[in-house]
Amino acid sequence: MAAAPGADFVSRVLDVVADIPAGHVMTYGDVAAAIGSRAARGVGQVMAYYGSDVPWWRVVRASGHPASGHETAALEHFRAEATPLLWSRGAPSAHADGVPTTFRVDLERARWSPTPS
DNA sequence: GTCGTGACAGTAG
DNA sequence: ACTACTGCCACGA
Repeated sequence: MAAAPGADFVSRVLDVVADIPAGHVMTYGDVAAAIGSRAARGVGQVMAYYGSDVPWWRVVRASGHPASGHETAALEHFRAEATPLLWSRGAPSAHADGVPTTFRVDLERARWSPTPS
């Protein structure tokens, strides 16, 4: 079960994020909705404090962009996990001219939903 | 019980 | 593609 009654908002968020398999991602709003809340920002707060113990890079914004300030870190993980990415330049190899942070996760393919068990 | 803050979401220009 | 504004919810002081 992904949401034990009595568990704090934090515990539920961590549980849902920990259930995201490699190569897939969830938006903050989706994680909040998965626990029965709309606290997309609340999820971000939890990640900032407790995200150290969960695959935070698998949690992205509604637009497909990773957490602010952690784009490069998330990119390293996405490449390692074979996560489908979309680039505004078409070639992810191009990085020597300015490190294109204009990439986004292909939510159409990578979006994941927690199984109700 | 009120205020400020934040790894957000959605719309508008 | 970008910034700006508003709305939402949860938490700490």
